[in-house]
Amino acid sequence: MFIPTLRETPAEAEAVSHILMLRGGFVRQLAAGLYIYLPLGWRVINRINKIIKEEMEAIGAQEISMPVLHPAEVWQQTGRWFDIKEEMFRLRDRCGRDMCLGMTHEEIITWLASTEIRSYRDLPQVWYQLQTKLRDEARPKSGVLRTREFLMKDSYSFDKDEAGLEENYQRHANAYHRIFSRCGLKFYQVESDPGMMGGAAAHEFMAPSSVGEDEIVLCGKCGYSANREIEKGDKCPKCGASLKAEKAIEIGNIFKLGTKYSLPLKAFYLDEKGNEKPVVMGSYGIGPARIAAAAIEQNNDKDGIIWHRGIAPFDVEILPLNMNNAEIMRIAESLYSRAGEEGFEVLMDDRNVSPGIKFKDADLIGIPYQIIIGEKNLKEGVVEFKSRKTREVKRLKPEEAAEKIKIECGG
RNA sequence: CGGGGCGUAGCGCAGCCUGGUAGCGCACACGGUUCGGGACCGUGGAGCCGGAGGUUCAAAUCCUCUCGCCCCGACCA
Repeated sequence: MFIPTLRETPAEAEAVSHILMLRGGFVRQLAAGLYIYLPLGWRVINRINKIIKEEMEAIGAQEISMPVLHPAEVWQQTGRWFDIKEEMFRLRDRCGRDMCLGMTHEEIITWLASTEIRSYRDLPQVWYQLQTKLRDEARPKSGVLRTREFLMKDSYSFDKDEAGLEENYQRHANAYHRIFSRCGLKFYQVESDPGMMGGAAAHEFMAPSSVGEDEIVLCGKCGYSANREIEKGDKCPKCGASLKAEKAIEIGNIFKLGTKYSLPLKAFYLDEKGNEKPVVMGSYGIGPARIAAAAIEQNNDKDGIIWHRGIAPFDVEILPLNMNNAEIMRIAESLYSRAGEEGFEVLMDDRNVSPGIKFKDADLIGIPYQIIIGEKNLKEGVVEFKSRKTREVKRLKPEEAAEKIKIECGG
């Protein structure tokens, strides 16, 4: 597998997650705010996406895919074509028609709803996609944390009334809790300003990290939390205790849009009495790359990344220390194929390099468990099963190590 | 978009102040010895010094412009 690790820190990186993603061979930068995902990095993103999809499907969301290239008319109808300035990439097609690259998809999905939803019987609906967004950021920064092109899971709910929206909003909030927990993140759900998205209410999901661009305030007494932007005081508005501030990365958000988009785009339905009413909408976003970066920010040590097993690029890494020793290779290959047959994703460091390099790289890329096979232990018939996180080492017979993979990585 | 910093071999850097035609470490290729925490010896390849213009007998080095990247701020639907 192509995993180009770097011994030294590239000069352009400052954030820990950025440094470790570059050094570990997860990503490479093409230009400011534009990143190439290498095999290891893409595996992490796909594992995150898989979790997101499972939890979205679990609340009844249906996956679709919308274009990245949009006609201007739809954006003109909601007014955002004019409200949004340089941040929108604009272009013309060969006929001179104004187009833009999608920064988000409210306009497009509402256009779809307007053409397809006729009756209260068609509601509710929840549609989602994992799609590229393009935003001409004034200042891309901190590796994949703030980029000009990025993947987003965006879902949209369509209901006949506020009560329906409230239900879908809460379902999304609950799904988001499960997603971020499964990704091993420490996070808070905070109240936020709906901003240009419009609508009545919004919450953000914030992963505490020193490189975060947002500041959240937390009440240690009653659990109240909010984005610093809207909470100006230093006393909790709910219980009066003092608030503490923390930097955080925004990893997800949920908005109650109401009829902000359905009205201008004429997404109407007929209710039970035959009255025409606007569909009531919500929109909900998650940035998989930000989850990956936040996970690294929250879980690393001096040697590298410590992936949570839910989003690690592999379940276990096998390190045969001497490629020229037939017995070592026989055991390594046997463990590799056995774990693979049992459905685990296994990385084997089959490079003919010194043990020190294998140890260093394994710690750097941070796969949760390492199986180390060396001559020293093999004389006693054992291999090492090592936890990247705790550094605990168990000396086990090869068969026991195979069982141990099932226990630690299974489920 | 304002302020600051940096562009020299794949990566990290020195050389620039005081002009004389480019160097170190790692990486890479080949040969050999190694094999439990980034091994060792030998040999070798690789850079028109981000780009353009100017000054000068001579520019990586001085001057002007320009492009790119990073950091702080503003912005962030």
